[in-house]
Amino acid sequence: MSQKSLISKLSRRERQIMDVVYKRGVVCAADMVSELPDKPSYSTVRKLMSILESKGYLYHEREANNRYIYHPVIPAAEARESALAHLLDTFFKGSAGRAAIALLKKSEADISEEEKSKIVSLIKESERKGR
Amino acid sequence: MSQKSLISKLSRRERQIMDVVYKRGVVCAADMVSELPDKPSYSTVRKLMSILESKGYLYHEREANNRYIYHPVIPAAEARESALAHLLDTFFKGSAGRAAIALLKKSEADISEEEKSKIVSLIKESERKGR
DNA sequence: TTTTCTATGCGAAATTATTAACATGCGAAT
DNA sequence: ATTCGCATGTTAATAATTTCGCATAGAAAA
Repeated sequence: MSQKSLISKLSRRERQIMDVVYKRGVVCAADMVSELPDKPSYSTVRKLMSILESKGYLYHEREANNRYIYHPVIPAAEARESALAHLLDTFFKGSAGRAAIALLKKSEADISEEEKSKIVSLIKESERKGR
Repeated sequence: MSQKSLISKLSRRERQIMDVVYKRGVVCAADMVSELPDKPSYSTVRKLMSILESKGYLYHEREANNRYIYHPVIPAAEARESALAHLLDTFFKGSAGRAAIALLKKSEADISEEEKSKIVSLIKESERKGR
């Protein structure tokens, strides 16, 4: 529920910023600048991040050099779940199975052996439970 | 690339609308109203959809009753791919495997037998190619 | 201590998004 | 033909976002 509202409540720039935050885990304003489309100024980015902080989506700590380092308030795992749920709902009729198939079909999928066996064992496990 | 720019260029309301369009495939303004958070007025929704049309994201046809019925310009399959790619990039270090595993682990996954065997066969297929 | 360098905080302008009232047009029913 | 109902187009005000310059503060170097 949190990401449903997150995704739908954020403005364009705010969303771009949160995406980078989740991609990198943690980030300072200076690093954010170059990650954003149309590269806004450092000042602009700081302002946006402080707005996100005041809205409760980010918090910061001070680094040794006095710089602010920002973290997401909603943990990555939770945001990821919600983003997945939203994607399923929008593009896969809510079906995890359809989505998984689409992923595996991607030509660039490049899934490791380890991942493959994990996937197979998850399937087997669910078959056991399912019957 | 199209969705990367789509996702990152759209405003909040525009994105909400495009999500609904992709979820439903096709939609008229009247139906859109009730799908949006905070239920804007019919007039507002029509305006927004006409903006999306002028920006090249939607086009419309006339229904028998003279109503406009809107379609996405970027086909669902393409938008889906891009949305997936963006999600992988943001939350799964670009790895389709990690994402697939996360999907299968979802407790509400509820994957059909047919899907399961499809998944397994896709895995097997990739093993064949991979070696 | 004074300067300098690098950080953040603040304020306000410029742009963009959002909203909805009102106008208009078209077809069907009277 | 006129009216009514329902559709879209237009316009303009309001609200929110986005932008960045300038002020300020603190730590380190001189």
